[in-house]
Amino acid sequence: MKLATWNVNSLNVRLPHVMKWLEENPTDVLCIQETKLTDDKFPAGTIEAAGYHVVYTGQKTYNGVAILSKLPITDVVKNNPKFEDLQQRILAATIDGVRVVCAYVPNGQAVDSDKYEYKMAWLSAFHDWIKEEAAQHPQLAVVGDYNIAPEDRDVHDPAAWEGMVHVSPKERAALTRLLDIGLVDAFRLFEQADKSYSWWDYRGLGFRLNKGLRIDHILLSDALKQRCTACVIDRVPRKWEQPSDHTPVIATFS
DNA sequence: ATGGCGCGCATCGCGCGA
Repeated sequence: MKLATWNVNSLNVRLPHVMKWLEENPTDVLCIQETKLTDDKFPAGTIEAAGYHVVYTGQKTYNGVAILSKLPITDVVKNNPKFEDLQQRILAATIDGVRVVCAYVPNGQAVDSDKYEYKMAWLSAFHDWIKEEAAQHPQLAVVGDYNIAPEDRDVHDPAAWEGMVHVSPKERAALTRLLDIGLVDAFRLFEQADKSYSWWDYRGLGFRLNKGLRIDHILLSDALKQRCTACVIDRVPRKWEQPSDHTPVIATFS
């Protein structure tokens, strides 16, 4: 079983990229963030025609998440029951006995902004809810765009980023607290190349100069960790024409 | 200190992302 997460930065623009990537990379479950589509405009037909079940929740212009799956999707939950939020950032579903949470964590904009306060409150409520999900579902994968680089080695220029949003101590502490529930960062279960990132700025030749951040993560419960045989970042779609600024992260399970 | 790039929405600049 292969499980992937990808922030597509508008599914309207990136649907061809997603379909091409799925053709070239057989994937059982794909979690998508930043669809930027209301549900009436979601391209469910195209996705279903490719052999996927799909669930989604979106809004105009911002946010929006979806889960694509070759196997049936059950017990779907939209948003965090513990956090009233008009922003569509969370989908949870059960697929083949695995509880999958697809999350688009708020960006936070700047540490002194209201959006950062919202990010921290969102993460606190997310922790409380995931703690319950973990208790109910031993096989749990919490994946998505976390907008947090866990460590300095996940940042192309830690000195320049010090204290900034995505790396601030409070954000990293919130991620650690989530891991303390009993989750692990699948990417770090395996040997990885230095300077591995999942996002690169569109500006200033960010990708070509590998000026990136690793902010998209696959977090696994212990039971799923035992089944995880690989976790990689696929940089290829970031090289395509008109790419998303994020690229997929993929975990393989026995 | 500012803007770089891309997207959506709305027009011919702006908010937002990271």
